[in-house]
Amino acid sequence: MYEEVLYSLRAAIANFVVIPDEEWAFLLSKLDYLYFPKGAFLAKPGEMADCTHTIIKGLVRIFYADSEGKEFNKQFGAEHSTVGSYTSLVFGQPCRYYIQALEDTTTASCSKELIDQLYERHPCWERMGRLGAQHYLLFKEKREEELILDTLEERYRTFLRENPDLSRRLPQYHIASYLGVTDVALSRMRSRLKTNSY
Amino acid sequence: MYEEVLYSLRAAIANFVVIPDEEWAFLLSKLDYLYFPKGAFLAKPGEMADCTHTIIKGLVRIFYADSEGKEFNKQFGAEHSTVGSYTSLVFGQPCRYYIQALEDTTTASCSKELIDQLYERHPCWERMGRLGAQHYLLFKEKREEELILDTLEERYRTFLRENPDLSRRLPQYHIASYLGVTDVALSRMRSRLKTNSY
DNA sequence: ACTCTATCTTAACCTGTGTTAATGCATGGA
DNA sequence: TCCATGCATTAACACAGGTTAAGATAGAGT
Repeated sequence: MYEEVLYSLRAAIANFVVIPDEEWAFLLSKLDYLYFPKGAFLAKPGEMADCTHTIIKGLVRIFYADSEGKEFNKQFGAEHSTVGSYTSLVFGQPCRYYIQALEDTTTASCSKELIDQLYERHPCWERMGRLGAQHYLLFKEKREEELILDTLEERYRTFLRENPDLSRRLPQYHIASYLGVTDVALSRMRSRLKTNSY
Repeated sequence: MYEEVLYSLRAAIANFVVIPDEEWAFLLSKLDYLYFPKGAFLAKPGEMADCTHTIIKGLVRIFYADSEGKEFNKQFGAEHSTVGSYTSLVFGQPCRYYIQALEDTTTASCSKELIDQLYERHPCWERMGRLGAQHYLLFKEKREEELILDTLEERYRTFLRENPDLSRRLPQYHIASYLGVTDVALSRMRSRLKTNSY
């Protein structure tokens, strides 16, 4: 199963960067395969979270918690996604959010030491790092734009359209939190949708 | 004046990446120096915005506009800042926001062609691109966290503390828009501050 | 079949913000 | 000096969303 997911990842990456076979083999030989049961945390605020987790199987959420313990989902990650803390990875500072498994989750994880080693080994990794960061930036810009410009209804429709799989696997209150509202508000909006469409 | 700002930029960059003298000289020889009078646009939605602008002197804002024309500031850029559209630069897609000069502004601008040329010339540019994108990501994560977790009052205090210079150069309604509220709401909060502190 | 738990819905009330508009107050130009 | 302009403040009203709490529903486990 590991090979399957990692193989298709490499194919996706190949559209942007050429990774020589021996570099890929080196990476594969150094990855750690980790298992997190449902509910377990991959990272918590204050901890050092200096590795990336590429999800082989499972589902995680990344969320902030305010001083009263209220939680705000900022991102989900399912199969083929890579999650981690840039704060820890780039600056060596503690993570600022929680990463939690919502299903039993298996990851291929890559330590900061390994990442730095890759950067020195071959320029293809540097390029992959740049493109990865730039793509993530585009994702963040899109999300920021949606949160600012779109109504709750539009954001909800967009989420359903662009994440049909997540829509099925996530409870509604996690989606609500991701859209920036409470479960109650999302439920209200949904019932408005129904009555208006008749 | 150009040399001054660019020289101190190079010094700042040197903390992260070593740029050989001849590479730096090449870059300098290729930069375009542009002038935008107050109110002019460096980019608009729908246009291709495939160059970065490093601000030598002046002040710009980046903002979204919704379907009714309401505007939402998402970022400011003053001297030493670099602004641009990742959508255009990385994906060759049209820009999704406005970039507007709030003061008469001079920039050192770098075309997408030049950037791609740099990436092929020397690995130091690839690394600079990676670190630039990663640092910008950290900035975005911090802003996202503040918008989600902090009250308007906290966000306002943080902005004043971390941007004393901008606080003086910007009218209040531009700051309000950056903080995610209208000028009226910011003014209300400020008057609450005064009465509560006595 | 029954209970426990998680999820979703609905209602009532409250609060902060958007909206609109009027006012005050500088500053700069004619 | 006077007027126009830009900016900040304040008030009145409407409304979306937060909060709390009470049901409804469906599954899972016993």
